[in-house]
Amino acid sequence: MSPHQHLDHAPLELENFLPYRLSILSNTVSQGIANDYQQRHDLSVTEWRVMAVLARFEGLSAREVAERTAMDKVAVSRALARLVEAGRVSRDTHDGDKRRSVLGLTEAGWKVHDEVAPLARAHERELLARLEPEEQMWLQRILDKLLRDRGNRERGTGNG
Amino acid sequence: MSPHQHLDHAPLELENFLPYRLSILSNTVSQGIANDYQQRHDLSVTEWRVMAVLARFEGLSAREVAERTAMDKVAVSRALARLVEAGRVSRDTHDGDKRRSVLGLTEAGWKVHDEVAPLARAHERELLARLEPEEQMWLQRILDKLLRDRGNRERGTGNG
DNA sequence: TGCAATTGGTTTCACATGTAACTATAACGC
DNA sequence: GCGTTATAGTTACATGTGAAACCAATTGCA
Repeated sequence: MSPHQHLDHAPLELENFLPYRLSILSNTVSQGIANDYQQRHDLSVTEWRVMAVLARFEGLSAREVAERTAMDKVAVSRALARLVEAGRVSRDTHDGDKRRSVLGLTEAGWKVHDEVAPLARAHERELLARLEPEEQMWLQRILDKLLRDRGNRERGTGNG
Repeated sequence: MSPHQHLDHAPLELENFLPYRLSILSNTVSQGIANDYQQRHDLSVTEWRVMAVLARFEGLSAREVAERTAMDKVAVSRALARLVEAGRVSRDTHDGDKRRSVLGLTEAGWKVHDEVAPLARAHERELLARLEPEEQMWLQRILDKLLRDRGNRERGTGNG
């Protein structure tokens, strides 16, 4: 209540707190993409990430997908269940290791991919367009740095 | 499977896709803080945000807290329920408008705040310490720009 | 071989979260 | 005043999610 408290307790200014700002920005951006495109394809963000990885690396196992998407294996398992059910991803059993699955996009999967990917890219472009070229460069550099080793050690989940 | 597909379909490189990178970074950072400190206080991120705001602005209503934390009113309502239950936040009824609540930190609330706030700040410092002063400056500037109007229009939730 | 430890993947449980519906109070129009 | 509309906040429902337990196949190793 009294201003003297404020000095003593040194409250955090949320709007200037970097983790908070990153969270807001990330959620805003992800929401924007999810709303516009993935919802109309009945495609969650986790599912989209799985598809994006399988578009580049055919024949991965679920674990490898998990590594490349930075999601945990449970999330991947669930995403795959839906994607296979929807006929967007094919799942075979690895020759010589019956535990492993061998994953890939189906025709239908590629079709969805080819619609969503450009839209995702467009969103990214719009975001970057709000920055000067100089700022874009710095942002890349800064993210590279901050993601360098962290990105491996810990897990990033949820939205994006 | 065939490389020609890759050219045709132009798959997204997730690890270079800005929204994805932001999501990973945000989640990594938030997780770091949540793990280290807020868990041991039995304090969720949403609860912490509410407390941080109430530390700066005594006597807010729940709606005002929601505005300042960029959370929706349901999330705030739930966070407040737990905080009041835990004796960390006091809730009175506004004189002259019985709908409004008048919120503030209790003694116990301040105690938690005064332990968590410095640790949150320490995390932020550690993060920034990985950047050159020049990069820190650009990051601030870039976030300012990207958060400028978006921050109001859309809602950012969850983690931070 | 044969059994313990590991690994790929799924299921279960508890809990967080968003949307929509709902209650209660207040403001507005007449 | 009185009905309509708006606002503060909570509850209900459906869904997403992580941690841990779990099953099945494989590897390591005696």
